[in-house]
Amino acid sequence: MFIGEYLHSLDTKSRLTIPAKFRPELGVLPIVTKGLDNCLFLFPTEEWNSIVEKLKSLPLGKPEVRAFSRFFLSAAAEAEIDKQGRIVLPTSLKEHAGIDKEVAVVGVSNRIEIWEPGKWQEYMQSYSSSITEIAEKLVDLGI
Amino acid sequence: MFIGEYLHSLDTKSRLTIPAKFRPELGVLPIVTKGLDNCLFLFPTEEWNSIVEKLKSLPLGKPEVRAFSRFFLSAAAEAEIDKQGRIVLPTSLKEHAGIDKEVAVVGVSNRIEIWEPGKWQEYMQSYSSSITEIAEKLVDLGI
DNA sequence: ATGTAAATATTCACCAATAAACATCGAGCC
DNA sequence: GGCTCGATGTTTATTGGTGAATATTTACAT
Repeated sequence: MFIGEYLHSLDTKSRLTIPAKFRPELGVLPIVTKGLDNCLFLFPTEEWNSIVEKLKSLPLGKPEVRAFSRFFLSAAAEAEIDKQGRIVLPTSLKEHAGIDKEVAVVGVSNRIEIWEPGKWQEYMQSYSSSITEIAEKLVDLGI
Repeated sequence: MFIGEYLHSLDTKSRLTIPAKFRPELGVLPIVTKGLDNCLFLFPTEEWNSIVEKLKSLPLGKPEVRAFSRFFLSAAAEAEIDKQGRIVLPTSLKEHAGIDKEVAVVGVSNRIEIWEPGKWQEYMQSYSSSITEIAEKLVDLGI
């Protein structure tokens, strides 16, 4: 399970050092693609495969299914991890996420998310009020 | 069951010695994360797992649920207890709780809470005068 | 009260992770 | 052939995490 938040920087060649804590579970050939809310998703190979399988099982007749599959699959790229633990971020994905030099790398259970730090902070703040509400509800449920 | 209150200090590397009374029940790989009221939560592995299970059972379609997962998981960190009974407090969590050098470590049944001592004192004082009224409300809840 | 052991605080030293700079290689172009 | 550019690989310095040793305090038993 991926958890935690790390602030890393890209080198001049758009390479990102993956946090060492994530590497063992991520494997050597993860997949990076566009994510929701203007971030990037990074999956271990097996996780990626199971998601693609689920997509295949959806009815191709529905326009939304076709749209989402195209969004998700056309943007995907193999992100081989080199000996120093780095991956290259393709330019198109950098643009989608608004990434320049710094990124926030976030573990969210079965995936890793890559955010432009400002957007990440903004996103968290925009939900901060509802988060306390949800947290209180969860506490009521016995957590 | 965790009970009691301890005042401990961090070393220069942000390490906190866990009260010896807590260690046997806490296990060697607890999870620390953001808590409510500007404190930190420290859970034994099993407690953490059951909370994550409850989170997974929530409907993923709702944006607030996604936001809460991100909030809860990104703030979490494995807090491995070393041979001397210490854990490292990540900088982001220290900031969330306003912790500098001293902390109050508090046992609350199935979890441990970590407070900045001033906030802890303030919190207890703010409720101490009305504790009899609160107790009456609890009576309504069946206690 | 005093000695003993356990728990906690503090300091130092070392190693791994990261950032940044630099080097190498190959493909395409002039 | 020589040049440029992009991709990939290597090296080094710095930072931060990790471990060990010692000092100090506290708790307990005699």
